[in-house]
Amino acid sequence: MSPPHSAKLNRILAALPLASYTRLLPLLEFVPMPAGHVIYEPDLPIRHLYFPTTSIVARLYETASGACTQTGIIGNEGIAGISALFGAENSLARMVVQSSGNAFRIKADLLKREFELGGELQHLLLRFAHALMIQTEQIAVSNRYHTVDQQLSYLLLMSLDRLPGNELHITHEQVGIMLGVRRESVTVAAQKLQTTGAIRCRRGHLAVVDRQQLEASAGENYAVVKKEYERLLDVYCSVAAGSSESPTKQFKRFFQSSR
Amino acid sequence: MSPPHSAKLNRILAALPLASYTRLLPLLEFVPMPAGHVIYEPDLPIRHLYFPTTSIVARLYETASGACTQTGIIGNEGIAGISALFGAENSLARMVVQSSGNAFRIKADLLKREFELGGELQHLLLRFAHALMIQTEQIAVSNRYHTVDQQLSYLLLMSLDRLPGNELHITHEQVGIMLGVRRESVTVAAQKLQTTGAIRCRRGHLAVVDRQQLEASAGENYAVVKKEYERLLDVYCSVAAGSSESPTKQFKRFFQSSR
DNA sequence: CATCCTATGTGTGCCGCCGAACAGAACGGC
DNA sequence: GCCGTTCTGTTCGGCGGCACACATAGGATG
Repeated sequence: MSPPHSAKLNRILAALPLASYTRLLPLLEFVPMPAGHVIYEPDLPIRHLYFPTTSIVARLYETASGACTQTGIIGNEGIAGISALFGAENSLARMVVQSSGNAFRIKADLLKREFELGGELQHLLLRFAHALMIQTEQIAVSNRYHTVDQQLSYLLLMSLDRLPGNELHITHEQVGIMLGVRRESVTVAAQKLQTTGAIRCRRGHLAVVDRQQLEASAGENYAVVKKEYERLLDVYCSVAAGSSESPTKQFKRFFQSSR
Repeated sequence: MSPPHSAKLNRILAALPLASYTRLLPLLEFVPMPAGHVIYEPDLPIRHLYFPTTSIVARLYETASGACTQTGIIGNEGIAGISALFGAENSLARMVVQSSGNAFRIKADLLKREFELGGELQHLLLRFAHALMIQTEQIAVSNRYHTVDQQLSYLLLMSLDRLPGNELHITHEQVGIMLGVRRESVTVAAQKLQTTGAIRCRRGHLAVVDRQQLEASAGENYAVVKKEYERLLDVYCSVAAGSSESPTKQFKRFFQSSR
């Protein structure tokens, strides 16, 4: 396995061909990501892009009246701030560290230059952008049709796929902000999931007990996105396999075993 | 002005430098787009990409239970099927012609080859992808927080920005499908907008009378997306200006005068 | 150990949308 | 001009989530 501070803990970086990886490595800066830290603010320029390794970042879209919804969640399978590569001047969303950990960041213009060379890096990033788009669409559907229970299940599953262990360090209030519902609604939903035995909560903690039940309760909601992300990891693996030895395969097993 | 069958009616094509435009032109196929025609079906491969000229295409995301929401709307400012360029195997959404007209289509692999050359075409397409992403996020927020009135206003405005005239040829039922609400809810919302004098409806037609009122009723919902699309058009113009003579400026004026 | 603060559990009334059922109204073909 | 089809307007009960109010319970801190 890679050492805990290795850039290869991020799957995109791990999947890069040796040439671009070595070109990128000196440009990467290791940064701790404390929970709650805001990495992008609406209407401010994107200076760095972040490759999370052990942290999770949530993309929140906020209205003028302060109402808020999560539109995506990014862990070590992706990159935060990709819109900078697409020619966006400023961030339109707020991005917050949802679960503390580490990341590698890189100056936006440097990565953009590398991105415009084309090649595998571009491939990987575009493929990831597509998965992110699917995630957002799924959330749009979810916001219309699904109950709070279902959305809570989805959030837990997506988060725990990107973390070791089966416990999430988060309060009902914070979950409410992400889902765009009241704290009380989260409490009620959590209760329901608890009585069926899917999860267990303590003050500030949510632990998954029965993952199968949780997946059932999330419904196709989660299944669609999961499938898309598995395809994404397959792409990462095949790219890596075509270049150098592939440490990515191990990651993939890790990711899948954490189901 | 361009002749009615010119590929330059699509703003992306119009913004291309002469070199790539002439390279692309022989690959383009002029196709009529009758309302209701389905251009992509979930889980089927994307064979062609479509540059709408006078038509409008809606991106619909459908759940297993048949529930459905629009996640984006594409007119002559964009392209349909862009996920094929991002490495997606199949379409995940259904895309339907919302308003009849014409388009130019191109085989997916051909455009992909051109896309991977980098250059202005890539720039333009990525910039558009970003705008589309914003649109989807906005809809996600809308689906959580906004009333049917607001969403109807938004839909009308977005559609009419992409059409000449001030009238939309669509039934309440169809609007309901796009918004993911019942037909009756659309009727009620339309009534409200009608009593304030913002719109007027006839059987199968919705006409905007007072655009200002409609924008007020749509709220920031529309304003955010509109702003992003105006930025997008600015990019198109500046690209075109840097290459050859720019007929795009005229389009932009047309787009803005139709507000 | 007492205290405070934050997080969680519960109840009530309200509002918007849904589901279903039905009445009228406009168009389009014959 | 007639008739059937399609589109639109209206009703009523029900439910999920909201706003607000309050009660309790962990867990830190002194």
